[in-house]
Amino acid sequence: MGEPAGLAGLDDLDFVAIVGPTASGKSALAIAVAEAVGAEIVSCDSQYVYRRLDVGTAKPSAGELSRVPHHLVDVCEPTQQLSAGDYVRLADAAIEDIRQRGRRVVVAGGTGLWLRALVFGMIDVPESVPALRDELQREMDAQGKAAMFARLQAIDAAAAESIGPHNGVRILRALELFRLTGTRPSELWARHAFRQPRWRVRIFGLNPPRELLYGRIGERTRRMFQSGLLEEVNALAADGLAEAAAVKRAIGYPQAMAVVRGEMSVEAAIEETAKLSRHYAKRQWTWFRAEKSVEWLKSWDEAGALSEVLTKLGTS
RNA sequence: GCCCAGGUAGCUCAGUUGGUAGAGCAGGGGACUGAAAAUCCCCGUGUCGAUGGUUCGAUUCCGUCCCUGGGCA
Repeated sequence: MGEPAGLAGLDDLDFVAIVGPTASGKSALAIAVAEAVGAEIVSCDSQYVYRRLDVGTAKPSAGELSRVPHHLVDVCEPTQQLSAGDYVRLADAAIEDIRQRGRRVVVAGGTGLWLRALVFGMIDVPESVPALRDELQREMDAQGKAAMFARLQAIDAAAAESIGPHNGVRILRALELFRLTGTRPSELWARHAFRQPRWRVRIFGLNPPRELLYGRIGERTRRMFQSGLLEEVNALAADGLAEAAAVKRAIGYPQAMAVVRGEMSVEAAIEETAKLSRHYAKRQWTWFRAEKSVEWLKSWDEAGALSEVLTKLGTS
């Protein structure tokens, strides 16, 4: 009972989560924590789930993966799509399985929506129907974004207001949601509002100084291009996966692909990729900053952060 | 040494027929409910190289100087 009220110790938790921007060292910290408390790791990273996307996603190495069992890494093909809902179902199952075997759970990753969905659940709506989604997509292609936005405004002005007229992805989803449920999306969101936690958790945030992180992103990007990314991308292209959704979406892959095709210099690709990673890190900061339950760590080196986490959990 | 062309935001540059200036990129802030490494929104004052002069007023015109490219010797 040395912990302040509301801050549960390890034994009162379902899992501990470690979050942070890309290249902050959260994967390594998660492994260290897991080893220290006898835990297995459930990844919360929307790119680690894809097989064959290894070096460009900075996936933990085979050596690291063998030190501590990892779940939700390499669970689907780059051609497949894993939704936030799919993630929650898979992660739930993994967490239950691990706990049933008497081991602890560390959730680690930088995909903010997935973590939030895991902790609080998603709104309870029917699965997305691919045929409906395709139909809406075709309508948008034919009639334009503005027409779809006008349609959304007509059924749900509040949703339209918050999404904006240019955000095609979210306009389509909102339209789809309404078709599926007959309820205004903004109402569904307001009702749920990520209010009820489904698991007892504590979330620790790793937060290196920006300059340091940007430096690390630069070095890491260079290393990727120098050792393996281009070969990885070549192999993907050879198997007809150059256009796979996951490949086109993952930072660095389109750039590496352009190098392999002779359309971009390696230097330009490195620069472009590092820049996109910086932008991404910034978005992650924004997300996790807004997540009020994150307990930010003061240290950002692995040893310091590890002991800080263990102290907070009352295990040292 | 001489002749060109430049010196304007962190970078690349535009511009002001004289009324103290604006784009792209970089950077910063934000949103996010089954595509999330996705998708989208907002944010631009800087001795306009220095210094004299002309002028009510100069970053803009003129002189001198400094710096950077390129050319000629």
